[in-house]
Amino acid sequence: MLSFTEENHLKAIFHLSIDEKIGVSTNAIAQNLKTKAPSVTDMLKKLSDKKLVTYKKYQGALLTEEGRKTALNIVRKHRLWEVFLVEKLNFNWSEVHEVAEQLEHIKSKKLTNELDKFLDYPTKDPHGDPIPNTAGFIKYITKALLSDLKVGDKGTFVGVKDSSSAFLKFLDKRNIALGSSIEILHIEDFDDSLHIGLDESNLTISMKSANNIYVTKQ
Amino acid sequence: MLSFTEENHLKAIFHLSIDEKIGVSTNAIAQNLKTKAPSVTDMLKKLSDKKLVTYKKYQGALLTEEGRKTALNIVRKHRLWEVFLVEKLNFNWSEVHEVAEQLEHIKSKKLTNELDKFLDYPTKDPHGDPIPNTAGFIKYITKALLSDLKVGDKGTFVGVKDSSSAFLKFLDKRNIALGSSIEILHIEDFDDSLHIGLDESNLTISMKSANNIYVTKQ
DNA sequence: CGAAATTTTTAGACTTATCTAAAAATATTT
DNA sequence: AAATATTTTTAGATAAGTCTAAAAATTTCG
Repeated sequence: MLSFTEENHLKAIFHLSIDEKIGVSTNAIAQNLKTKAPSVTDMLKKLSDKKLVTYKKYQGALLTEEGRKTALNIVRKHRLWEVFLVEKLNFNWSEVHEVAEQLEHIKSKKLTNELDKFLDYPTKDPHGDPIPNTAGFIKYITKALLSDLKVGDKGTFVGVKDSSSAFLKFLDKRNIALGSSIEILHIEDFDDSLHIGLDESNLTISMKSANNIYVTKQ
Repeated sequence: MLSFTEENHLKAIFHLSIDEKIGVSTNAIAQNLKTKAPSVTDMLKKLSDKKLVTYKKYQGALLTEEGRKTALNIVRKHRLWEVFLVEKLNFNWSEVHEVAEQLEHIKSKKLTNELDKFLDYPTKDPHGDPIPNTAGFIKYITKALLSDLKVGDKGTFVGVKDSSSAFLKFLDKRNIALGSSIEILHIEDFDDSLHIGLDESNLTISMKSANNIYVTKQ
C-alpha cells in the first residue's frame, strides 16, 4: 500500500518523463511537488527499494514498468474524477484539479471501474488529456501548439499545456472552449500577438497564450 | 486543516457519545479506531487545544459545539458517498463502508454540496442512517430493535445496529432489505429464535440477529 | 473501607515525511 | 583544464502519529 506522498512522486516522475532515457532530476520533482530536493532524494531511495523507480545517485529517476503502471492508475483516477466533477457536479474545468488531487488517492478498484462505467468510458478529461484504460494504455493524439501554426492554418482546440486555473478562466472569458475551431488570420510583427478566427468570431491573443493552446490541424 | 487522524477521532467520539454528560472513554475510542489508548490520549490533548473537544484527564472526552459540527460534516460526507456508491455505482450496501471511510476526508464544500444535489438531497444512507444537512442538523426517527417487539407486533425494517459487512450479507441472503415489513409470528422459548413474517414469506432468525435490526412499529 | 483490578496517562522509542545547512558530485564557463 | 556555479546528497533536526512498558489514577469488589 503506497502513501499519498509515494503516489505523488510517481505521478510527478511520470509527468516529467519526456524521454525514457534521461532520468527526471531531483530538483524537477521537488519543484513539481512544491517540496525540497532532500525530501525527493529520500523518496527516490525508498521507491527504488520498492522497485517502482530506477534511481542512481546524481542521475535522476525513471519509472520501472511497475512504477509506470502505478502512476498511470493514479492519472486514470485523477482524470476520471475530473470528468465526474464537470459532467455530473457542475464544476468548471478550472475548479477540478485541486479536488481531483485528493480523489486520485482513493483506493478501490471497483470504485474506479464503476466510475468509468458510470461516465460511459470517457477517453478525455475536461482539459483534453487522455484517460488511461485499466491496463494502463494511454492513447495520445497528435497535436500542435497554436503558436506553431502559420497564418492561414486552421485547427481545433483540443487541449492546454498550462492547465492552471488562471489560464482556464482566461480561456472561459474569451469563449475559447475545447472543440472550438481556430484559424490564424494574422500574426502581429510588433509583439507576435495573434489575430485568430474563433468559431464565428475574431479576437486577438498573445503569443504566450498561443503557446499554451494545443490544436489538431485541420 | 484537520488531519485524517484528527477527523477520525472526532467522528469516533461523535458515534460513541450517547450521553452528552459522560465523557467518551479513551479505551472506547481506541477500540473504535483500532488504535491504542496512549495514541488516543495524545490526540485528545491536541483536539482539546484546538477547542474541538473538552477533555479532563481520566474523565474521557466530549465534543464542543465546534467539534460536533466538524464530526457531523464528516458523517454527512460519509453517508452521502455511501448513497452515491449504491445508487450510482452499483455497490452493495455491504461494500460501501470501507470506501466511504476514505471519501469522507475529501475537503471541498462544493463537492459535498453538489454531490448532495446530484443525489437529490437524500435523507438516509443505504443502512437507514440519517444524513446531516449542511447546518449539521440531523433528523432522528423513533425506532425500536426487532428484539424488543412482542408476538403479533408489526414493523418496517428501517436500519441496522451492526453494519458489518457480514451482517449485511446475511440480511441479503434472507432478502431482508430496508423497507421490508416484518411481523413477529412466534418466539421460541428454547433459544429465543424468532419466527417472523417478512413481506410475503416467513422465516426464522436468531435473537442475536433481531437485536441488530431496527424497525418502526406499525 | 481498603486491596485488587482496571483504566488512563506518562515516558520513551520508532517511522514517515519534512526541513535547513553543509558536503560532495556534476556541469558550466572562461 | 581549472575555477566557478549548480545540483544533489548527506547529516542532523523537527513534527505527527504510532507503539510498548511502566507509573498514576480511578473503579470495583470482598
